[in-house]
Amino acid sequence: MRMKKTKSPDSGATLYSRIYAAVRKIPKGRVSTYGRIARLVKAPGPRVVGYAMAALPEGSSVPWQRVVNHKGEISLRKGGSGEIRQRRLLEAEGVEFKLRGRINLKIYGWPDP
DNA sequence: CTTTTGACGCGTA
DNA sequence: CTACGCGCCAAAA
Repeated sequence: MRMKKTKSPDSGATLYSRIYAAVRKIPKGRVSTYGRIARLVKAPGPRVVGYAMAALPEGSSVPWQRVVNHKGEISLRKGGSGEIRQRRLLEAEGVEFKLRGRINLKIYGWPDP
């Protein structure tokens, strides 16, 4: 990790750390969106959240799978087979998928109201 | 050092 | 519902 000194001094935690922490807070059987987390951690942009997820290694303690885009569907690079893997994990948690692999954020969206 | 791309969100048409 | 554009920042080339 690069300890780069950005002009935004955080309260000790780095931006990525906050993102990971927020994702960890997502309850089981729920999903959140990049923008939602971006605001929770005060990220400058939702892209940074997605980028942080992409940088996550497998086996990380971060349930990045619970993070979906504002459309309610799984987003990952190139729409490869990873999408299927994610979906399977979410279904195992109790998340129900609509057609086209979309999730009803109205129900599974987090945080609630 | 510069340029391009990217697990995005949202307003507006 | 789709389509287009803008904004935001970081990492890779």
